[in-house]
Amino acid sequence: MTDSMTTRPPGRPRSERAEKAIVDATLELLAEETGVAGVSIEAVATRAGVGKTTIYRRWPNKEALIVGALATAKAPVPPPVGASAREDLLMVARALAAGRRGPHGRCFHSLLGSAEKYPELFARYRQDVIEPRREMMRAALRLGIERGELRPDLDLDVTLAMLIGAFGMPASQEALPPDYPERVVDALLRGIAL
Amino acid sequence: MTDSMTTRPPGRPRSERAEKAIVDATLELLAEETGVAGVSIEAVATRAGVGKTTIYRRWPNKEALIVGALATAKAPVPPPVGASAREDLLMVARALAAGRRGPHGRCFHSLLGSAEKYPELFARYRQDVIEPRREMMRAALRLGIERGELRPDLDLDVTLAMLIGAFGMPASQEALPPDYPERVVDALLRGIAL
Amino acid sequence: MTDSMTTRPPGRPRSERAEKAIVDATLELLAEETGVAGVSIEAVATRAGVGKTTIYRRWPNKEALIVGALATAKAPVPPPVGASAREDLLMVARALAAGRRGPHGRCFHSLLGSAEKYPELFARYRQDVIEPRREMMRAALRLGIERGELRPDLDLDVTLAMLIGAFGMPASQEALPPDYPERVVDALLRGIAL
Amino acid sequence: MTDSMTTRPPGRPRSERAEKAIVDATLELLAEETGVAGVSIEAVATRAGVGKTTIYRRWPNKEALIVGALATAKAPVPPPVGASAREDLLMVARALAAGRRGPHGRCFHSLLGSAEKYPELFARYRQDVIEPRREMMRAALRLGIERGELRPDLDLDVTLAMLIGAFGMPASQEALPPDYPERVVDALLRGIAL
DNA sequence: CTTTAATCGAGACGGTACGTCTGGTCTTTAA
DNA sequence: TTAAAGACCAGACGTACCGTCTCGATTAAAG
Repeated sequence: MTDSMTTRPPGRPRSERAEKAIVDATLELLAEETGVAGVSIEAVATRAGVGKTTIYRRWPNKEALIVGALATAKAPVPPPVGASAREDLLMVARALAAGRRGPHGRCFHSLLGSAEKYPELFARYRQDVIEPRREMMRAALRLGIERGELRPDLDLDVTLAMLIGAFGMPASQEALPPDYPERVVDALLRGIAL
Repeated sequence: MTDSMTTRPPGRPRSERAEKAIVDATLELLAEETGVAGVSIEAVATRAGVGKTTIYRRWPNKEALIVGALATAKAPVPPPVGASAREDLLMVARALAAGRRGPHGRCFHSLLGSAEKYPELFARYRQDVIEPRREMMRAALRLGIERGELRPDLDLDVTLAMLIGAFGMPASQEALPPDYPERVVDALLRGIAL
Repeated sequence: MTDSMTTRPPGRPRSERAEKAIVDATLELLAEETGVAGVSIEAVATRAGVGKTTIYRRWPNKEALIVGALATAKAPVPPPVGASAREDLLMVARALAAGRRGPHGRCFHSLLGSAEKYPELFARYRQDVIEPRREMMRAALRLGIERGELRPDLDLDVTLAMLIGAFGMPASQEALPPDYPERVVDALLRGIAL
Repeated sequence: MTDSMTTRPPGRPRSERAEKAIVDATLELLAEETGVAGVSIEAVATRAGVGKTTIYRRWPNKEALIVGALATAKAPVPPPVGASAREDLLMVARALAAGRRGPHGRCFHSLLGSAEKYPELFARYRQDVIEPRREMMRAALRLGIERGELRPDLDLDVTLAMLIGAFGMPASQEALPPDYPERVVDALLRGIAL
């Protein structure tokens, strides 16, 4: 019953508008520029229409800002509910193909490049953003096994790695052909041995 | 007159020691630091024990230096000569697993992160370093088809992407289990459908 | 009808405690820190235990605050009651020499420097602080004329300017020799022409 | 051996062009803007087309830059060659009255205000700019004594202080009446005692 | 006793400028 | 001609204050 938990601190409360604008600007720059090094506090402040002080009041330095912004950006992951394992996997594959161009895709490579210098930054990104997506895909594979559509002795981690990797690696630049997701899912399902 | 081709240019000859030190320092920094942006001419000069001028006399700018350094580092690609398609693919897979930790593995992610800002740098890296390796793997797959060990309707590009991607994506940091290459090759060969 | 001039405006009246604390803190900082530059509104607010708003409600900016604080501190001006004109002028000269080191003397030049930016502030400082002192000195001169000790055709303004200026200009830093006031008064009285 | 003193230090020499551009930009801003407060290092750098580093390499801070720029601008001091002591003093007085409005006059009080914070800077300004002028005036007084026009027991320093101070103090703002120089010189010559 | 209105403290806001640092390029002298 | 040193322009860094703007809490007078 004590109101201690709802007690406001004195002074003007921090602006949520400003906070959101800062986070958004950070993510945009992270996606547009060359990795973490390409994000400058001054650019963030300008784009967010915010004073530098307002950023430094919340995060002590650039690294902390980026970590915070990425943690905020974790989108909710939709569950797999297709009619068949192939359907589910195709949905996943199409999402991966689409994501290559979105802000996350851009951020991802930037962060990969910066991972060595800012390890905890990347670790946190993986935990908050990557893992939930992987878990969703894992769920799709498990569902396929339960339905009797996929091998019960399936190597989940490896399958996941191949599925995701097929979209991350091949070039990182040029557009994928529209049937690429199908081709990946089919190759994955059938195998390549005669 | 016969020595016209061996005529030394006037003045002090360029130091080969300096050149090698510069290239080595560049590759080290590329592996250690945050992508291309983390490699600064000043850092290279300091680490190589060389004046900045000495670098700029040889390469016109940072980008050219990095391209040149990487081109120097491209190792010769061994041909596939295993007893079977599985053997060949395993060799490839093991090479990929091993390469993850080497300087190339480190450089690769750095370059991926910087690809957007320095497109021709990445294009050249792909042409000089990546493509030869991919071509070698493609050859292994073609050999398997000829031998009747792999499906003739194999989707080469997708298979390659899955194979390579399986080693590039999963984590980018932690060590892979020692049997990971086998697991990847087996999953690839068998497929996952029941 | 009679209370119309004493009618209080609605709302909470301004705190005299706060006003005094602000003025005191300002004068303390002026004395402790590096002149006007060392006085910041934020420091004043902190030391006075007062919100910045409470300061800005009373003075429009930093210079106004300092001027106001100094105006508050204006000491009462003693009347000239010496036995002779020379005595009176000497007293004045000694007061000027002594004042060079006090808080007013320390701030005077800074205020002069700010005068360009905030003319009416300086005007007010002159009216409230400088002019009364000048008037006192003028009175001393007039008394001397009445007594027949000084020329009746004396140029009051110029004499005043020379007397005061002799203490303001010469160096602004180093201590004056102890007999300086006498020398000034004597030179002023005698003139320099042979 | 003669060139031992002219041995250049290694490295690129400092650009005289840059130095001049900086000083010019500073003086321009001083004249255009609101005194010293209107001069910012960043504005100077922009107007001079120069990096901030190039400024800070030469002057440690803003005040030093302004002092230095003014010192550069010191006009040559004309010698006293009037027909009489009164003529010489009048010339000096008129120069003082005129100088009140020039860039030096406008900055002088601001610099006095900064003197507390950067004593050696002001010392240098005094040495380079003020002292030569004082010396010139002293010479005029000595010449008057030699000619038998001024008292031989004249108190030079005090006379100088009164003369100069009469123009610095009285108001710092409003224009002086045109006959002010005459009045000052006459009061100085005659003295005020009956 | 309640309303109303201006005050209080605290502190966040968008800015400007500071003085420092690092980066890629240019310009010297000495070897 | 080369190596080394160091200056050049540019611009981000993190800090300090500026003068303004909310807040919730307070203090009187008026209803």
